[in-house]
Amino acid sequence: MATQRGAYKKTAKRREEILDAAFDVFSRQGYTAASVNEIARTVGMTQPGLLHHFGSKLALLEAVLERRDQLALDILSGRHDVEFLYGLLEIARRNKAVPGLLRLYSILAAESSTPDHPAHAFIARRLGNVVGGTTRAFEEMQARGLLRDGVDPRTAAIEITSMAEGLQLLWLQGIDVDMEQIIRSHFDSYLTAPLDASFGRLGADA
Amino acid sequence: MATQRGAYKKTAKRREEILDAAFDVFSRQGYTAASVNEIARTVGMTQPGLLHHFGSKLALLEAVLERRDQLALDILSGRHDVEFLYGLLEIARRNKAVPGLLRLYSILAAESSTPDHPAHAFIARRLGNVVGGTTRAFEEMQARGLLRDGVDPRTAAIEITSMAEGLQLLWLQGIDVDMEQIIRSHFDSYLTAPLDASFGRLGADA
DNA sequence: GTCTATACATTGATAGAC
DNA sequence: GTCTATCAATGTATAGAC
Repeated sequence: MATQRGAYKKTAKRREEILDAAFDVFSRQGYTAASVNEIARTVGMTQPGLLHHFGSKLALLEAVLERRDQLALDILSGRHDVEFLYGLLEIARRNKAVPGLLRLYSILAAESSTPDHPAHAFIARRLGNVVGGTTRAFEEMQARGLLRDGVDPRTAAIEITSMAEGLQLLWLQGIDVDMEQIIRSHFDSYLTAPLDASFGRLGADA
Repeated sequence: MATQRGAYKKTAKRREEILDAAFDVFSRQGYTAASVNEIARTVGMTQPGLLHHFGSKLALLEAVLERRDQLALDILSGRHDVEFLYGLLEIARRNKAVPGLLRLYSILAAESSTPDHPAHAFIARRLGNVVGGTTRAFEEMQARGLLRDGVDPRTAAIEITSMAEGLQLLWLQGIDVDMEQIIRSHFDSYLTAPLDASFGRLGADA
């Protein structure tokens, strides 16, 4: 039993190393162009040795995405209303420090837009969740009278989401943009009172 | 001479056929994942037969992009000020009828974000041109007092460009968005008078 | 101008030894 | 758990016949 736990520990650690390397390669090349072999070499393994842990290239990608999504899910889970928007801003702020993650999602989002791409379902669901969650947050705010007249929650959610996606793209292409600031100011354009005010208050609480 | 012209004509036609097929395949798979062989089969040729016309896969892509960009360039060339914005809207409207073109640029924009990608320079330049052109248009409008207070031309240009790119992405993922309408309403949020008014006037002139 | 043939690399995945 | 060996595909590009 002690031996088994030891083996488990080692395997788990190996998996983490592989996931790190896979993230690195996928984030630079996307899914299609990335090769399992290159990932394997990065961790000092052979390609069959690596696939032993994950079975297939697609399973490997899914494991990578799942682990990386966990942080964002943690930030957003249980949040509603204005706090959900804060969560989005926080994610945008953190993402700036992880360009690879942005690149991975951007490439995946584009290359998986044809329905036969292996990651299509995953990405479509994820994008739907973002738009859906943001829509719900805006609806909650509308119910509390925080939205300006004529602002449609779903339209606002789509606008914010696309702007965020597009800003990532521009930023990855080397264009200098302040993602968080732009999104924040756009939030304000939907609201009766600017986000900054309440944010400062909340920040003081924390 | 007559024979030469005939041969020329035939070759030119062949090139057009190839470009059509190449556009079709690239637009569904991006650059990396697309194969010259599949393009060749589409036009009923062999792969070496096709490469005879273009030399390399990259040259083929560049020829495709060049031809497809021509329409957009024609629409925008010589336009300034408000008319440049009309041009952008017109392009957005037309693009809706050519989903493949959107997909091609979206995939390319993402997969070419690493500097070593073959199409990186092309896409970066193109994106820079769009942002630059839009910035200039906003500056001209600002000089004529058409922009609301506090609207920065370059920021506005970046916002519009990213939203357009992001909307394309959402739309390709199957989310229902009215690209032209959303962009139009965002134009208005920068202006002292809504775009529709002048557009109706210009439309009546034409 | 298009073909066949081919060179040469690289891919994901599997079989089986250790 | 990791390796070597190998598979069958597929990739771009080139050489040379016709």
